[in-house]
Amino acid sequence: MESDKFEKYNPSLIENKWTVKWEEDGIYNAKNNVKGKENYFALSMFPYPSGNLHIGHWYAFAPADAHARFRRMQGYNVMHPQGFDSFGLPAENAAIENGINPSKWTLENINNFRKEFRSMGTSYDWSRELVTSDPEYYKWNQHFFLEFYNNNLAYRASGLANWCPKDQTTLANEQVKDGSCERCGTEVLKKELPQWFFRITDYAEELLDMGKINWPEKIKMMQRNWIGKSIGVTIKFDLDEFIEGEFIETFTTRIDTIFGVTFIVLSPEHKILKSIIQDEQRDSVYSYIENAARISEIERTSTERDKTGVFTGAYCINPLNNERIPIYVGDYVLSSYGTGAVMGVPAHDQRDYIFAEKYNLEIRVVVKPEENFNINEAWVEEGNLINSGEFSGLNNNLAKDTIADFIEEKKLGTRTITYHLRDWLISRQRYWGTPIPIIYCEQCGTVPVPFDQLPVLLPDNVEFNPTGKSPLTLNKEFLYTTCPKCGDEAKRETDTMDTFVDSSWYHFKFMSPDSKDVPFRSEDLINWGPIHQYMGGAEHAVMHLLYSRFFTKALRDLNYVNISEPYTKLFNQGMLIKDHKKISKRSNPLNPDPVIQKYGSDTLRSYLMFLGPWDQGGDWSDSGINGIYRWLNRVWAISISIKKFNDVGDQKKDETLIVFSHKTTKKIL
RNA sequence: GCCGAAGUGGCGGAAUGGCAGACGCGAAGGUCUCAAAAACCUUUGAGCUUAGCUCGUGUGGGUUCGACUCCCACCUUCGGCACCA
Repeated sequence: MESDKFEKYNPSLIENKWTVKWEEDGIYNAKNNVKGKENYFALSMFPYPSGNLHIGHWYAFAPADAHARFRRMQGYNVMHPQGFDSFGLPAENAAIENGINPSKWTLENINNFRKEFRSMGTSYDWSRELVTSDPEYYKWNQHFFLEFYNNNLAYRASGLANWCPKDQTTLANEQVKDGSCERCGTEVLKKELPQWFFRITDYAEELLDMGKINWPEKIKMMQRNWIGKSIGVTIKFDLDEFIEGEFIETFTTRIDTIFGVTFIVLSPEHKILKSIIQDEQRDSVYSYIENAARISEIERTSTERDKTGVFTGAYCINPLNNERIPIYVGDYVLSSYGTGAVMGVPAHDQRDYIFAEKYNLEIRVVVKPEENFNINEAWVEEGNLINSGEFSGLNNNLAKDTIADFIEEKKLGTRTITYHLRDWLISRQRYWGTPIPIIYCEQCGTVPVPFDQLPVLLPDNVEFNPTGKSPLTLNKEFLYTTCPKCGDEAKRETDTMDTFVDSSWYHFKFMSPDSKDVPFRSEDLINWGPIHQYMGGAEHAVMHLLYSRFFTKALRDLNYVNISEPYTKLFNQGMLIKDHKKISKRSNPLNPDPVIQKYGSDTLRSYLMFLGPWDQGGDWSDSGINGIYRWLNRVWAISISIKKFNDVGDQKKDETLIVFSHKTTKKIL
């Protein structure tokens, strides 16, 4: 031993010594190729630098680091990098509340995180570190945006968008949870605004194919549910009686029940609605529409709520049997799904049944239920068709195809696939994000910023006002520019990008950290891609993980990458619980610092690892950590005694061994 | 309502068809000490008529020589989705 100070287990002494040494020697800096070793890319979801690393970060990162070390011991050439997802609202809110510059605030936090990651004892390759708020990084966001724009994968559209009144910005559908903002919990409203979108729905079908990725079934299921594929038929109901040549399109997955349609319901926003309302119903329908607009989304989509509607006075024609069908308006029909119009088949759909009961509409059975079935609810099981013209007698499931064929043949409608997935709304009316590289010119219209003028820099010199409006809209230097096409005065887009854009391709940048002229070099992608093991929380199941898959596929189609899936294998850690409650910064905090001071980070790391299976989470117990500490002390004591034993010389060694062996034997006997 | 995961001592958990409760926490007793802390040793699922025996892995059935483990039904908890036509 160097000195007596190592006689007893002293974590801070050991840990400080080695973390400095690792850093100096760069032993965790991954080389692109090591002879005889297979490359292994182990990636943890990079953090938002929010202030301090709390215990939840430890539970996410320390076991992931242990995994990377394990792979190194197995002989892999491991890359385990770390970076910072440093754009986002907290920095901007800090600026508004405390007058701190967001970039300064962010950099301070990043420094703090770097320091704490080191004291965690992580084996990160810091030579590959990336920071998304760095122009060197976000210029590629802009580069990809332009590529998407040029290839019809990015577009601007006006429409009802999710609006968080607290964060003063629009949100993508995935970022609305139970009608509230996923970040701050404020109830989300609808607001009419022109917004930028990425055409993720073009990839809906491919995103559903998860056969080749080794992910938890749970996450795959959540993505499948989110994409929400429905196969059905869009069918036209004639409106000739009221407007010559017009019709209402409805989407249905139950075309087999087409002969049971006894009413049609339009969503209050349906574009044809206002032109078909009859004089007698004018007042009641208009007041219904106004009312519906006032009710919040959260209320309107609640399943608890009664189904309501009013008659429009108009009728349309069922093309299969030429019956005259009353048209209603009802707010349980969503304008954002399908065609915004539903054919009502009360006998075979529970919602339609309730609606029909309430408004005394005919309930016509067209699929024969079981003998003892009482018609006081919809019959949704299979059966043979009745009252269905030439299709009567067929099994209803088989009839779906027969009827669809008939409809397509007679040009009454078409087979259609509908998805729940919406295009990804990437516009944010915020400052601290990647500026969208678009210029609006009076003559030339929407003009993309030329590639060689990237990056469009986020201005540093900005003022924040308490209204929450983005300072970019008030910054003249940023706002006014010249049109790249005609040279006239023009205005810049002031929206910035959703931060999920940054995290959709960062894994590629880790592979090629120093490339300046291209986002990443193809030989680096071949060396490292796709990620062998990706580790992080399940809360990103339908946001980050879906966007990332979309981005990878889009970049593949634009010839930037040669893979279709970014993450071969995914692991979700569970949740760390304390006193039966989720540990959170606000309500149930647990600061790791005192623990590290008392026991050292190796104890904390080991404790978290031994809590139980990583994917199932675990219960934190203040006393439980003692056991691990005792164990590490014993490991230390044994290693010291071996060291001493080796120092005594061969003859003495033999004697000691014999004595020890006899002692042990006696003990066992 | 739909989809998914999980239910084992006082607690975290182990065992994937073969001695249930590894390992750890906590608790009790002991050693050391003037004393305490630390450390170390022993005990620790429940019950009984206690060298032993019986019961015991959410509940009820089943398969098997043998079930925490496989099958069926149900209950509870957690997570996700939810008027998706």
